[in-house]
Amino acid sequence: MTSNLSSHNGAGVVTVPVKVSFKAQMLQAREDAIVEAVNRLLAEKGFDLMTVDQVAAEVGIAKASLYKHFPSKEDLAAAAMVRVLARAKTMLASLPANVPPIDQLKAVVRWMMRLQLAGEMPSLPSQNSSLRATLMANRAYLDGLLQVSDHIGGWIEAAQADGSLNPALPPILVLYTVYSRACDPVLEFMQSTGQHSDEEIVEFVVTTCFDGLRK
Amino acid sequence: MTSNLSSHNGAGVVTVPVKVSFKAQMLQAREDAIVEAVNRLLAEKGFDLMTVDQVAAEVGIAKASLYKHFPSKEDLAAAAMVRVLARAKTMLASLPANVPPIDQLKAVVRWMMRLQLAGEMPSLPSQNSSLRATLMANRAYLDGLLQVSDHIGGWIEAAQADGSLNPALPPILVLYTVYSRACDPVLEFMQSTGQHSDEEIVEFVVTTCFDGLRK
DNA sequence: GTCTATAGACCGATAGAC
DNA sequence: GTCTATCGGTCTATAGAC
Repeated sequence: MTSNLSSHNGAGVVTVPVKVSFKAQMLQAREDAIVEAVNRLLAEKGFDLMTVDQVAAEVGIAKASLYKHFPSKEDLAAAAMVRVLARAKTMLASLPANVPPIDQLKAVVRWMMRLQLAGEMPSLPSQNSSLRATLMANRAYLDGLLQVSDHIGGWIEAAQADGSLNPALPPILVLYTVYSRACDPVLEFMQSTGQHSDEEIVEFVVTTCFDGLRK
Repeated sequence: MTSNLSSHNGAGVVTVPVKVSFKAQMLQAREDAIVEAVNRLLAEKGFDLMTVDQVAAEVGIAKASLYKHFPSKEDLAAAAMVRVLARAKTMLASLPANVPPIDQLKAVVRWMMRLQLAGEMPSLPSQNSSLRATLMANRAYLDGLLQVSDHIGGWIEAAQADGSLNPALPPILVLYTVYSRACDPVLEFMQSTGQHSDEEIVEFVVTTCFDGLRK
């Protein structure tokens, strides 16, 4: 899968740094596999119903090896959240800049909902205190969340300034309303009826979110 | 609280059925206390974090006594859901009939959100399969849910017919969107900022729900 | 031969069930 | 009040790389 820089290398003196790099690559690759598995399981079952044994089984490694990478179940979840925040940042940066802020916001909401419908959006309980403590102590998580929120917050203020978003609503309410589309149970319910495609559901909810239920 | 038919009854022959009735009343009263405690704990911690020991402690009875009333933790949760559905039915019936359907719907949404803000709305995970199985096997729950949904569904169709609700939206989507206000994390987030009163938050979310984020 | 990582048994705590 | 199952977390013996 990855090129082995140390294979067939006759010079002993240079094998030492190369070996370390190869090992580090392996570790990194496995860590990625772990976080991806955690992400998937968190989306499928949620934090409470996900067990670390399942994570180990999904990755195909021993549970003890998991604890070489992450000190606790909470840190596993935090890593998954950091991962989605990183994906969000990439997505935000890739959006074309020359469109109205309201359309940027819609694009963000669509992206979140597609992630949820694809079963790639981790779901964490807002009540678990040990999990909250771990998240709040995680610099990468807080940084990522702040950056994403700032980015979206800028569009919210711009959209309120140009009149395309209701200026009477507190920006923080708009931000939370956007975020909550990532865990909207309506998506799952509509999907379970089997009456509409994922893209239809996304457009329905974008409509209810931005234009409301009213005509 | 309830009239005790057996008190000061000198005739021994008739005390037997009366005594049974008294016992039944006591059982019923305790069952009500249990379900109310479960309701409160479900709202506070959610199903997974609520333990049966906490319920027993809250009611002030032994855990074994709980299992005389309800065969499992899932059935406790089901009883709490039946209770809120009954309260919902009462609320629906008490609404004045001579107002536009759109305002009936708004009243329903306001009632749900006030219940959540008051910490009286049980929160169940949509992933727990054993819980789902118990709910789907519970006739009282299914009946209650169907009746409430029918009642609200009638208003949705009426509101779409009179043009106050977007007729392009599937009624089931509107129903789910209304229901999801009962577990909207935006309420809790806005409450935690401490910037707005509960009633302000309710009106904000009613606005975003029916009129959307747009101006 | 040494060192590391792994697999899988194991432990303590907790919760549901009766 | 006890029994059992499960889960988060740890420990140890071993396999394999160098």
